[in-house]
Amino acid sequence: MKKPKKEKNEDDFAPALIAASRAMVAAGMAELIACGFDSMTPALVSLMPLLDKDGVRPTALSQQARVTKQAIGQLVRELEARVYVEQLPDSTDTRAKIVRLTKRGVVLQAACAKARRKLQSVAIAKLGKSKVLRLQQDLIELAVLLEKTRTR
Amino acid sequence: MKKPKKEKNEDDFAPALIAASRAMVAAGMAELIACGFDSMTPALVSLMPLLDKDGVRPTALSQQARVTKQAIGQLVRELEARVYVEQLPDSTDTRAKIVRLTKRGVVLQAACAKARRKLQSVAIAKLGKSKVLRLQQDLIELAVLLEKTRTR
DNA sequence: CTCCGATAGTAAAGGTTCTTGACTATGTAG
DNA sequence: CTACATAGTCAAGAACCTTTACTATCGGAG
Repeated sequence: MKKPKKEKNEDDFAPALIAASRAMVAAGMAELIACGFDSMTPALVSLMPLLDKDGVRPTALSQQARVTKQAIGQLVRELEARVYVEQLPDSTDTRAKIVRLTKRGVVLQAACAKARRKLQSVAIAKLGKSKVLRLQQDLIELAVLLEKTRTR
Repeated sequence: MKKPKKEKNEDDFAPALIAASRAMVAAGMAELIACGFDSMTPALVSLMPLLDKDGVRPTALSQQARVTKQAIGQLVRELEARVYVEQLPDSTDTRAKIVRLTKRGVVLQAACAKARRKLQSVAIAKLGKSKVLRLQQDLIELAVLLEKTRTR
């Protein structure tokens, strides 16, 4: 008998993290829908903070979002179909494109930022501001660390 | 000009949480593959801590995992195809099934637990034990809170 | 200038995870 | 016995992302 008494927690860190992440995504989407933005998906929303009225390269997006260029290509097409972004040729490089927020897109981006802030304020109300900010910083460090550790 | 200076962070809590969660999943899968368990997927792995040598009801799994019964049904079928679980009729209820770990499944479960513990130890090495445990608790509270808040 | 490797992007196909909607069969309370 | 809830299933499809393979352009070495 390795564990005669059940030791409550033990190694439930990863499950907790994943559950919190999912809950966060669901809450964020609900928030956004409540603001009138239906037809959005989590992946599309996740791109909004990376976009810009001045335009960004798809490749830059793919690096920041840590997904393939193809994945970004698909998401950008979806955003374009919903008229939240437009794609233009990059005048400095014939191969490249520039993805730029439309006016509609700027409005959406603001709504996304507002939703994120609201969720953060919910967390702060529960856990306290300093704790949440520390938590945020710890999560970032943890993500960086885990990517390095990746048992290569 | 609402924000003349860029205030570094602001509302990056949700993105940080999601990124950390993804990194955790990726690291966990890499760990498991390194232990010789290929052919697993994140969703299947996430079910392992909920399973049991004595057997559990699919419905119970679906409640704990917070997904539909159909989703559990699919995942259990996959685990069964890989011979990590077997399904038996529940003698106390003709409608119900019992999902039970096979010997192979018990071994896998142990490997999953080990991988989770390893990742947790990585986090502890970076952030400190008390901090990680507090983080874990905070994440659980946060998830509960967010599910209640869901802007109904 | 030409050639070549690196970079930007695209196309197609498929894997994984999960949901909705519709349905069957059994249990249970009144 | 009827009525409703519960256990589980099937089918279809949405969402997200990857791999493989490809085209076109860029930019430097010679």
